[in-house]
Amino acid sequence: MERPEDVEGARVLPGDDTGASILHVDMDAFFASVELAERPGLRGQPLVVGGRERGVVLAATYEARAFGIRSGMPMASALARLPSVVVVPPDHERYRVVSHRVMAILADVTPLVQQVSVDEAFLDVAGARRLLGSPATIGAAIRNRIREELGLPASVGAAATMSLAKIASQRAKPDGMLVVPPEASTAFLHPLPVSVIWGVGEATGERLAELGVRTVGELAAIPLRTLAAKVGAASAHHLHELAWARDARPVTPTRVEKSVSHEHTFPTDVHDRDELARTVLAQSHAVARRLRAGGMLARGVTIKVRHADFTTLTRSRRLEVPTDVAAELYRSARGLLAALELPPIGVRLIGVRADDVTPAASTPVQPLLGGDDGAHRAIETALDDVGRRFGSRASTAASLLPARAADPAADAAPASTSDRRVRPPVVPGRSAAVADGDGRLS
DNA sequence: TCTGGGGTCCTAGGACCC
DNA sequence: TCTGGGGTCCTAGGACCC
Repeated sequence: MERPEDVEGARVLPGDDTGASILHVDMDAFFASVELAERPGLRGQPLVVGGRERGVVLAATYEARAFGIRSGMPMASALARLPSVVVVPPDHERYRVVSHRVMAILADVTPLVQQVSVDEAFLDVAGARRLLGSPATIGAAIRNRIREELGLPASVGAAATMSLAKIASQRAKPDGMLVVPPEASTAFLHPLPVSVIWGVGEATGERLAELGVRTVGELAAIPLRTLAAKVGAASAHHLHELAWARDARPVTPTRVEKSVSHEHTFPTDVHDRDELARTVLAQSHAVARRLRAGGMLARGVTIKVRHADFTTLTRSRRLEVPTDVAAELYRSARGLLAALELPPIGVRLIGVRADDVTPAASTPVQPLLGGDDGAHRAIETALDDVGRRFGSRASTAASLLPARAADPAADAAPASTSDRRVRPPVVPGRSAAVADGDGRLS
Protein backbone atom coordinates (compact mmCIF):
# COMPACT_ATOMS: atom_id res chain seq x y z
CA MET A 1 0.00 0.00 0.00
CA GLU A 2 1.20 3.45 -0.83
CA ARG A 3 2.58 5.50 2.00
CA PRO A 4 1.13 9.00 2.10
CA GLU A 5 4.60 10.49 2.45
CA ASP A 6 5.36 9.10 -0.99
CA VAL A 7 2.69 11.11 -2.71
CA GLU A 8 4.26 13.81 -4.77
CA GLY A 9 3.65 17.39 -3.70
CA ALA A 10 1.80 16.49 -0.53
CA ARG A 11 2.65 17.62 2.94
CA VAL A 12 1.33 15.06 5.39
CA LEU A 13 1.35 15.84 9.09
CA PRO A 14 2.36 12.94 11.36
CA GLY A 15 -0.33 10.32 11.92
CA ASP A 16 -2.63 7.97 10.08
CA ASP A 17 -4.18 9.91 7.21
CA THR A 18 -6.87 7.40 6.28
CA GLY A 19 -9.33 9.29 8.53
CA ALA A 20 -8.64 12.56 6.72
CA SER A 21 -11.31 11.70 4.21
CA ILE A 22 -12.81 15.13 3.59
CA LEU A 23 -11.05 17.01 0.82
CA HIS A 24 -11.32 20.72 0.13
CA VAL A 25 -10.28 21.59 -3.42
CA ASP A 26 -9.63 25.26 -4.01
CA MET A 27 -8.43 26.77 -7.27
CA ASP A 28 -5.52 29.20 -6.91
CA ALA A 29 -6.25 32.80 -7.97
CA PHE A 30 -8.93 31.23 -10.14
CA PHE A 31 -9.99 34.05 -12.49
CA ALA A 32 -6.39 35.20 -12.91
CA SER A 33 -5.19 31.66 -13.57
CA VAL A 34 -7.85 31.15 -16.24
CA GLU A 35 -6.70 34.31 -17.98
CA LEU A 36 -3.06 33.21 -17.81
CA ALA A 37 -3.92 29.81 -19.26
CA GLU A 38 -5.26 31.65 -22.31
CA ARG A 39 -2.42 34.18 -22.46
CA PRO A 40 0.74 32.28 -21.50
CA GLY A 41 2.78 35.26 -22.60
CA LEU A 42 1.67 37.13 -19.49
CA ARG A 43 2.93 34.45 -17.11
CA GLY A 44 5.27 35.73 -14.44
CA GLN A 45 3.88 39.26 -14.56
CA PRO A 46 1.81 40.79 -11.78
CA LEU A 47 -1.78 40.57 -13.04
CA VAL A 48 -5.23 41.30 -11.67
CA VAL A 49 -8.71 40.61 -12.95
CA GLY A 50 -10.97 43.53 -12.19
CA GLY A 51 -13.78 45.71 -13.39
CA ARG A 52 -14.32 49.27 -14.36
CA GLU A 53 -13.57 52.50 -12.54
CA ARG A 54 -15.55 51.71 -9.41
CA GLY A 55 -14.69 48.04 -9.24
CA VAL A 56 -12.61 45.87 -6.96
CA VAL A 57 -9.91 43.29 -7.59
CA LEU A 58 -11.62 39.98 -8.34
CA ALA A 59 -8.42 37.95 -8.48
CA ALA A 60 -4.71 38.66 -8.21
CA THR A 61 -1.78 36.47 -9.24
CA TYR A 62 0.81 35.68 -6.60
CA GLU A 63 3.18 38.03 -8.43
CA ALA A 64 0.66 40.83 -7.82
CA ARG A 65 0.11 39.74 -4.21
CA ALA A 66 3.81 40.30 -3.62
CA PHE A 67 3.00 44.00 -3.95
CA GLY A 68 0.26 43.84 -1.32
CA ILE A 69 -2.55 43.52 -3.83
CA ARG A 70 -5.45 41.37 -2.60
CA SER A 71 -8.80 40.36 -4.01
CA GLY A 72 -11.60 42.55 -2.75
CA MET A 73 -9.32 45.57 -2.77
CA PRO A 74 -10.54 48.63 -4.73
CA MET A 75 -8.97 48.71 -8.18
CA ALA A 76 -7.70 52.22 -7.47
CA SER A 77 -5.76 50.91 -4.47
CA ALA A 78 -4.23 48.13 -6.51
CA LEU A 79 -3.12 50.58 -9.17
CA ALA A 80 -1.73 52.88 -6.52
CA ARG A 81 0.39 50.04 -5.21
CA LEU A 82 1.61 48.94 -8.60
CA PRO A 83 0.77 51.24 -11.52
CA SER A 84 2.25 48.78 -14.00
CA VAL A 85 0.05 45.85 -12.94
CA VAL A 86 -1.64 44.11 -15.87
CA VAL A 87 -5.41 44.58 -15.60
CA VAL A 88 -7.69 42.12 -17.36
CA PRO A 89 -11.46 42.66 -17.48
CA PRO A 90 -13.45 39.72 -16.13
CA ASP A 91 -15.03 37.13 -18.43
CA HIS A 92 -17.55 35.50 -16.13
CA GLU A 93 -19.02 33.25 -18.80
CA ARG A 94 -15.57 31.78 -19.41
CA TYR A 95 -15.02 31.20 -15.68
CA ARG A 96 -18.39 29.49 -15.43
CA VAL A 97 -17.46 27.08 -18.23
CA VAL A 98 -14.08 26.29 -16.68
CA SER A 99 -15.72 25.87 -13.29
CA HIS A 100 -18.05 23.23 -14.76
CA ARG A 101 -15.04 21.33 -16.08
CA VAL A 102 -13.34 21.41 -12.70
CA MET A 103 -16.49 20.14 -11.01
CA ALA A 104 -16.81 17.40 -13.61
CA ILE A 105 -13.33 16.16 -12.70
CA LEU A 106 -14.32 16.09 -9.02
CA ALA A 107 -17.53 14.24 -9.85
CA ASP A 108 -15.39 11.48 -11.38
CA VAL A 109 -13.94 10.79 -7.93
CA THR A 110 -17.16 10.61 -5.93
CA PRO A 111 -20.75 11.75 -6.14
CA LEU A 112 -20.27 13.31 -2.69
CA VAL A 113 -19.15 16.71 -3.97
CA GLN A 114 -20.40 19.91 -2.40
CA GLN A 115 -19.63 22.93 -4.52
CA VAL A 116 -19.36 26.04 -2.37
CA SER A 117 -18.44 28.62 -5.00
CA VAL A 118 -17.23 28.78 -8.61
CA ASP A 119 -13.76 27.72 -7.61
CA GLU A 120 -13.99 25.45 -4.58
CA ALA A 121 -15.68 22.29 -3.41
CA PHE A 122 -15.66 19.69 -0.66
CA LEU A 123 -15.44 15.95 -1.35
CA ASP A 124 -16.09 13.08 1.01
CA VAL A 125 -13.77 10.34 -0.23
CA ALA A 126 -14.34 7.86 2.62
CA GLY A 127 -16.13 5.55 0.22
CA ALA A 128 -13.63 5.96 -2.60
CA ARG A 129 -10.53 4.97 -0.64
CA ARG A 130 -10.54 1.27 -1.43
CA LEU A 131 -10.86 1.97 -5.10
CA LEU A 132 -8.68 5.04 -5.45
CA GLY A 133 -6.26 5.01 -2.52
CA SER A 134 -5.54 7.25 0.45
CA PRO A 135 -6.89 10.81 0.66
CA ALA A 136 -3.40 12.06 -0.20
CA THR A 137 -3.30 9.88 -3.31
CA ILE A 138 -6.76 11.01 -4.37
CA GLY A 139 -5.91 14.66 -3.76
CA ALA A 140 -2.75 14.36 -5.83
CA ALA A 141 -4.66 12.72 -8.67
CA ILE A 142 -7.23 15.53 -8.64
CA ARG A 143 -4.53 18.19 -8.75
CA ASN A 144 -2.79 16.42 -11.62
CA ARG A 145 -5.94 16.11 -13.70
CA ILE A 146 -6.87 19.76 -13.20
CA ARG A 147 -3.39 20.81 -14.21
CA GLU A 148 -3.13 18.50 -17.22
CA GLU A 149 -6.61 19.02 -18.62
CA LEU A 150 -7.17 22.67 -17.78
CA GLY A 151 -3.67 24.02 -17.21
CA LEU A 152 -4.71 25.39 -13.82
CA PRO A 153 -3.23 25.15 -10.33
CA ALA A 154 -5.40 23.88 -7.49
CA SER A 155 -4.69 23.40 -3.81
CA VAL A 156 -6.11 20.60 -1.71
CA GLY A 157 -6.64 20.21 2.02
CA ALA A 158 -7.54 16.85 3.55
CA ALA A 159 -8.81 16.40 7.10
CA ALA A 160 -11.50 14.75 9.16
CA THR A 161 -13.90 17.73 9.01
CA MET A 162 -14.95 20.30 6.44
CA SER A 163 -13.72 23.17 8.56
CA LEU A 164 -10.23 21.67 8.94
CA ALA A 165 -10.01 20.61 5.31
CA LYS A 166 -10.68 24.17 4.24
CA ILE A 167 -8.08 25.57 6.62
CA ALA A 168 -5.63 22.96 5.35
CA SER A 169 -6.17 23.95 1.71
CA GLN A 170 -5.54 27.60 2.61
CA ARG A 171 -2.28 26.64 4.31
CA ALA A 172 -1.30 24.53 1.28
CA LYS A 173 -1.48 27.44 -1.16
CA PRO A 174 -0.23 28.13 -3.67
CA ASP A 175 -0.42 24.96 -5.71
CA GLY A 176 0.05 22.50 -2.86
CA MET A 177 -1.62 19.91 -0.71
CA LEU A 178 -1.77 19.48 3.04
CA VAL A 179 -3.11 16.41 4.83
CA VAL A 180 -4.08 16.70 8.49
CA PRO A 181 -4.62 13.28 10.09
CA PRO A 182 -7.33 13.31 12.79
CA GLU A 183 -4.92 12.91 15.70
CA ALA A 184 -2.90 15.89 14.47
CA SER A 185 -5.97 18.14 14.30
CA THR A 186 -5.69 20.31 17.39
CA ALA A 187 -1.90 20.48 17.33
CA PHE A 188 -2.21 21.83 13.78
CA LEU A 189 -5.11 24.15 14.55
CA HIS A 190 -4.34 25.74 17.89
CA PRO A 191 -1.26 27.82 16.99
CA LEU A 192 -3.07 29.41 14.00
CA PRO A 193 -4.69 32.87 14.17
CA VAL A 194 -8.46 32.86 14.83
CA SER A 195 -9.04 34.47 11.45
CA VAL A 196 -8.45 31.08 9.78
CA ILE A 197 -11.80 29.92 11.10
CA TRP A 198 -14.62 30.16 8.61
CA GLY A 199 -16.96 32.81 9.99
CA VAL A 200 -14.36 34.89 11.82
CA GLY A 201 -13.95 38.07 9.82
CA GLU A 202 -12.95 41.58 10.72
CA ALA A 203 -15.71 42.34 13.23
CA THR A 204 -15.61 39.03 15.08
CA GLY A 205 -11.82 39.11 15.03
CA GLU A 206 -11.87 42.49 16.80
CA ARG A 207 -14.34 41.27 19.39
CA LEU A 208 -12.22 38.25 20.10
CA ALA A 209 -9.15 40.46 20.39
CA GLU A 210 -11.00 42.40 23.09
CA LEU A 211 -11.13 39.14 25.02
CA GLY A 212 -7.42 38.66 24.47
CA VAL A 213 -8.09 35.87 22.00
CA ARG A 214 -5.78 35.82 19.03
CA THR A 215 -5.11 32.16 18.30
CA VAL A 216 -7.44 29.24 17.84
CA GLY A 217 -5.95 27.67 20.95
CA GLU A 218 -6.91 30.72 23.00
CA LEU A 219 -10.38 30.55 21.52
CA ALA A 220 -10.64 26.90 22.53
CA ALA A 221 -9.56 27.72 26.06
CA ILE A 222 -11.92 30.61 26.76
CA PRO A 223 -15.09 29.82 28.80
CA LEU A 224 -18.13 29.44 26.59
CA ARG A 225 -20.14 31.95 28.65
CA THR A 226 -17.50 34.66 28.24
CA LEU A 227 -17.52 34.04 24.51
CA ALA A 228 -21.32 34.04 24.31
CA ALA A 229 -21.53 37.43 26.01
CA LYS A 230 -19.34 38.83 23.26
CA VAL A 231 -20.57 37.20 20.06
CA GLY A 232 -23.97 35.68 20.88
CA ALA A 233 -24.87 32.19 22.00
CA ALA A 234 -25.11 30.52 18.61
CA SER A 235 -21.83 31.93 17.28
CA ALA A 236 -20.05 31.15 20.55
CA HIS A 237 -21.06 27.52 20.47
CA HIS A 238 -20.18 27.20 16.80
CA LEU A 239 -16.75 28.83 17.18
CA HIS A 240 -15.93 26.78 20.24
CA GLU A 241 -16.71 23.55 18.43
CA LEU A 242 -14.59 24.54 15.44
CA ALA A 243 -11.73 25.56 17.73
CA TRP A 244 -11.73 22.00 19.10
CA ALA A 245 -11.75 20.60 15.55
CA ARG A 246 -15.30 19.38 16.03
CA ASP A 247 -17.52 19.87 13.00
CA ALA A 248 -20.19 17.28 12.31
CA ARG A 249 -21.52 18.88 9.13
CA PRO A 250 -21.61 16.30 6.37
CA VAL A 251 -20.63 16.98 2.78
CA THR A 252 -24.00 17.74 1.18
CA PRO A 253 -24.08 17.51 -2.61
CA THR A 254 -27.28 19.38 -3.39
CA ARG A 255 -27.96 22.71 -1.84
CA VAL A 256 -31.09 24.58 -2.77
CA GLU A 257 -30.96 28.29 -3.49
CA LYS A 258 -32.83 30.44 -1.04
CA SER A 259 -32.64 33.74 -2.83
CA VAL A 260 -31.93 35.14 -6.27
CA SER A 261 -30.65 38.68 -6.69
CA HIS A 262 -29.25 41.23 -9.08
CA GLU A 263 -27.60 44.47 -8.08
CA HIS A 264 -25.75 47.22 -9.86
CA THR A 265 -23.32 49.94 -8.90
CA PHE A 266 -23.73 52.97 -11.13
CA PRO A 267 -20.65 54.48 -12.78
CA THR A 268 -21.67 57.79 -11.19
CA ASP A 269 -24.11 58.42 -8.35
CA VAL A 270 -27.74 58.69 -9.43
CA HIS A 271 -30.21 61.35 -8.31
CA ASP A 272 -33.03 60.52 -10.71
CA ARG A 273 -35.86 58.36 -9.41
CA ASP A 274 -36.83 57.31 -12.93
CA GLU A 275 -33.37 55.98 -13.62
CA LEU A 276 -33.54 53.95 -10.42
CA ALA A 277 -36.96 52.62 -11.42
CA ARG A 278 -35.71 51.61 -14.86
CA THR A 279 -32.80 49.76 -13.30
CA VAL A 280 -35.11 48.00 -10.86
CA LEU A 281 -37.35 47.00 -13.76
CA ALA A 282 -34.47 45.44 -15.67
CA GLN A 283 -33.28 43.69 -12.52
CA SER A 284 -36.77 42.37 -11.84
CA HIS A 285 -36.77 40.81 -15.29
CA ALA A 286 -33.33 39.29 -14.77
CA VAL A 287 -34.35 37.82 -11.41
CA ALA A 288 -37.68 36.51 -12.73
CA ARG A 289 -35.99 34.88 -15.70
CA ARG A 290 -33.64 33.00 -13.39
CA LEU A 291 -36.57 31.95 -11.21
CA ARG A 292 -38.42 30.56 -14.22
CA ALA A 293 -35.31 28.85 -15.53
CA GLY A 294 -34.88 27.14 -12.17
CA GLY A 295 -38.56 26.32 -11.73
CA MET A 296 -38.75 28.48 -8.63
CA LEU A 297 -41.22 30.92 -7.10
CA ALA A 298 -40.34 33.79 -4.78
CA ARG A 299 -42.36 34.54 -1.67
CA GLY A 300 -40.77 37.89 -0.91
CA VAL A 301 -38.97 40.80 -2.50
CA THR A 302 -36.15 42.96 -1.13
CA ILE A 303 -34.66 46.09 -2.60
CA LYS A 304 -31.24 47.30 -1.58
CA VAL A 305 -30.16 50.90 -1.87
CA ARG A 306 -26.65 52.11 -1.20
CA HIS A 307 -26.15 55.85 -0.85
CA ALA A 308 -23.11 57.67 -2.21
CA ASP A 309 -21.62 57.62 1.30
CA PHE A 310 -22.01 53.81 1.41
CA THR A 311 -24.93 53.88 3.83
CA THR A 312 -26.90 50.81 2.84
CA LEU A 313 -30.61 50.22 3.35
CA THR A 314 -32.83 47.29 2.59
CA ARG A 315 -36.60 47.22 2.39
CA SER A 316 -38.51 44.01 2.00
CA ARG A 317 -42.04 42.83 1.62
CA ARG A 318 -43.81 39.50 1.58
CA LEU A 319 -45.73 38.64 -1.53
CA GLU A 320 -49.37 37.68 -1.20
CA VAL A 321 -48.86 35.09 -3.90
CA PRO A 322 -45.51 33.47 -4.71
CA THR A 323 -44.39 34.47 -8.17
CA ASP A 324 -41.86 34.10 -10.97
CA VAL A 325 -43.35 37.02 -12.91
CA ALA A 326 -41.16 40.07 -13.43
CA ALA A 327 -44.13 42.42 -13.48
CA GLU A 328 -45.11 41.20 -10.00
CA LEU A 329 -41.60 41.48 -8.60
CA TYR A 330 -41.33 44.92 -10.10
CA ARG A 331 -44.66 46.06 -8.69
CA SER A 332 -43.46 45.19 -5.18
CA ALA A 333 -39.97 46.54 -5.67
CA ARG A 334 -41.26 49.80 -7.10
CA GLY A 335 -43.61 50.20 -4.15
CA LEU A 336 -40.71 49.72 -1.75
CA LEU A 337 -38.61 52.20 -3.72
CA ALA A 338 -41.42 54.74 -3.79
CA ALA A 339 -41.62 54.67 0.01
CA LEU A 340 -37.92 55.54 0.35
CA GLU A 341 -36.58 59.03 0.52
CA LEU A 342 -33.66 59.58 -1.82
CA PRO A 343 -30.52 61.08 -0.26
CA PRO A 344 -29.34 64.46 -1.64
CA ILE A 345 -25.89 62.95 -2.17
CA GLY A 346 -27.28 60.41 -4.62
CA VAL A 347 -27.55 56.66 -4.91
CA ARG A 348 -24.53 54.49 -5.67
CA LEU A 349 -26.11 51.04 -5.96
CA ILE A 350 -29.51 49.52 -6.31
CA GLY A 351 -30.56 45.89 -6.33
CA VAL A 352 -33.51 43.53 -6.31
CA ARG A 353 -33.66 40.20 -4.55
CA ALA A 354 -36.26 37.45 -4.65
CA ASP A 355 -36.50 35.97 -1.15
CA ASP A 356 -37.68 32.73 0.34
CA VAL A 357 -37.47 30.99 -2.98
CA THR A 358 -39.15 27.57 -3.24
CA PRO A 359 -39.62 25.01 -5.99
CA ALA A 360 -42.67 25.94 -8.05
CA ALA A 361 -44.16 22.45 -7.86
CA SER A 362 -44.61 22.53 -4.10
CA THR A 363 -45.88 26.06 -3.75
CA PRO A 364 -49.45 27.21 -4.26
CA VAL A 365 -49.62 28.37 -7.84
CA GLN A 366 -50.97 31.74 -8.80
CA PRO A 367 -54.44 31.86 -10.26
CA LEU A 368 -54.16 31.45 -13.99
CA LEU A 369 -57.13 33.70 -14.54
CA GLY A 370 -55.54 36.52 -12.63
CA GLY A 371 -55.81 39.05 -15.43
CA ASP A 372 -52.54 40.92 -15.63
CA ASP A 373 -50.64 38.26 -13.72
CA GLY A 374 -51.61 35.49 -16.06
CA ALA A 375 -51.04 37.60 -19.10
CA HIS A 376 -47.64 38.81 -17.94
CA ARG A 377 -46.62 35.29 -17.05
CA ALA A 378 -47.60 34.04 -20.47
CA ILE A 379 -45.73 36.84 -22.20
CA GLU A 380 -42.60 36.49 -20.12
CA THR A 381 -42.53 32.72 -20.54
CA ALA A 382 -42.94 33.11 -24.30
CA LEU A 383 -40.05 35.58 -24.31
CA ASP A 384 -37.90 33.08 -22.40
CA ASP A 385 -38.56 30.71 -25.26
CA VAL A 386 -37.71 33.31 -27.90
CA GLY A 387 -34.46 33.98 -26.09
CA ARG A 388 -33.60 30.29 -26.07
CA ARG A 389 -34.47 29.67 -29.70
CA PHE A 390 -32.63 32.60 -31.15
CA GLY A 391 -29.86 32.79 -28.62
CA SER A 392 -30.55 36.45 -28.13
CA ARG A 393 -30.41 38.07 -24.77
CA ALA A 394 -33.83 37.45 -23.33
CA SER A 395 -33.41 40.60 -21.29
CA THR A 396 -33.62 42.60 -24.47
CA ALA A 397 -36.90 40.99 -25.38
CA ALA A 398 -38.31 41.11 -21.88
CA SER A 399 -37.50 44.77 -21.50
CA LEU A 400 -40.00 45.47 -24.25
CA LEU A 401 -42.71 44.76 -21.73
CA PRO A 402 -44.58 47.84 -20.59
CA ALA A 403 -43.00 49.32 -17.51
CA ARG A 404 -46.34 50.55 -16.21
CA ALA A 405 -44.43 53.48 -14.84
CA ALA A 406 -47.52 55.52 -14.09
CA ASP A 407 -49.58 53.46 -11.69
CA PRO A 408 -49.67 55.37 -8.42
CA ALA A 409 -52.25 53.12 -6.82
CA ALA A 410 -49.92 50.18 -6.95
CA ASP A 411 -47.19 52.15 -5.26
CA ALA A 412 -49.26 53.64 -2.51
CA ALA A 413 -48.87 51.01 0.17
CA PRO A 414 -45.61 51.35 2.05
CA ALA A 415 -44.02 48.31 3.63
CA SER A 416 -46.65 48.50 6.32
CA THR A 417 -47.78 45.82 8.67
CA SER A 418 -51.33 45.81 7.36
CA ASP A 419 -51.02 42.77 5.14
CA ARG A 420 -48.42 40.78 6.97
CA ARG A 421 -50.68 37.91 7.83
CA VAL A 422 -52.14 37.31 4.45
CA ARG A 423 -51.56 33.71 3.43
CA PRO A 424 -51.30 32.56 -0.15
CA PRO A 425 -54.75 31.58 -1.33
CA VAL A 426 -55.11 27.91 -2.13
CA VAL A 427 -56.32 27.51 -5.64
CA PRO A 428 -59.15 24.98 -5.92
CA GLY A 429 -58.15 21.91 -7.84
CA ARG A 430 -54.47 22.53 -7.28
CA SER A 431 -52.08 21.14 -4.75
CA ALA A 432 -52.89 22.47 -1.32
CA ALA A 433 -49.33 22.06 -0.17
CA VAL A 434 -48.20 24.77 2.17
CA ALA A 435 -45.04 25.37 4.11
CA ASP A 436 -45.23 24.63 7.78
CA GLY A 437 -43.59 26.74 10.46
CA ASP A 438 -40.13 25.39 9.81
CA GLY A 439 -40.36 26.09 6.12
CA ARG A 440 -40.61 22.40 5.33
CA LEU A 441 -43.23 21.40 2.85
CA SER A 442 -46.09 19.22 3.80
C1' DT B 1 -7.24 53.82 -1.48
C1' DC B 2 -12.43 54.24 -1.55
C1' DT B 3 -14.85 50.14 -1.54
C1' DG B 4 -18.51 44.40 -7.08
C1' DG B 5 -21.94 41.10 -7.25
C1' DG B 6 -23.56 36.85 -5.85
C1' DG B 7 -24.97 34.55 -1.89
C1' DT B 8 -25.82 32.56 3.50
C1' DC B 9 -26.84 32.98 8.30
C1' DC B 10 -27.85 35.35 12.70
C1' DT B 11 -29.95 38.81 15.80
C1' DA B 12 -33.29 41.80 17.52
C1' DG B 13 -37.59 44.12 18.02
C1' DG B 14 -42.52 44.58 17.25
C1' DA B 15 -46.98 42.56 16.16
C1' DC B 16 -49.92 39.11 17.01
C1' DC B 17 -51.95 34.88 19.01
C1' DC B 18 -53.04 31.82 22.74
C1' DT C 1 -57.75 45.66 37.33
C1' DC C 2 -53.41 44.82 35.99
C1' DT C 3 -50.21 42.28 33.67
C1' DG C 4 -47.68 37.34 31.44
C1' DG C 5 -44.98 34.38 28.85
C1' DG C 6 -44.11 31.43 24.88
C1' DG C 7 -44.23 30.95 20.01
C1' DT C 8 -44.37 32.56 15.30
C1' DC C 9 -44.11 35.77 11.62
C1' DC C 10 -42.25 39.79 9.57
C1' DT C 11 -38.83 43.35 8.80
C1' DA C 12 -34.15 45.56 9.02
C1' DG C 13 -29.52 45.31 9.54
C1' DG C 14 -25.06 43.27 10.00
C1' DA C 15 -21.34 39.87 9.50
C1' DC C 16 -19.35 36.85 6.61
C1' DC C 17 -17.76 34.18 2.39
C1' DC C 18 -15.80 33.91 -2.50
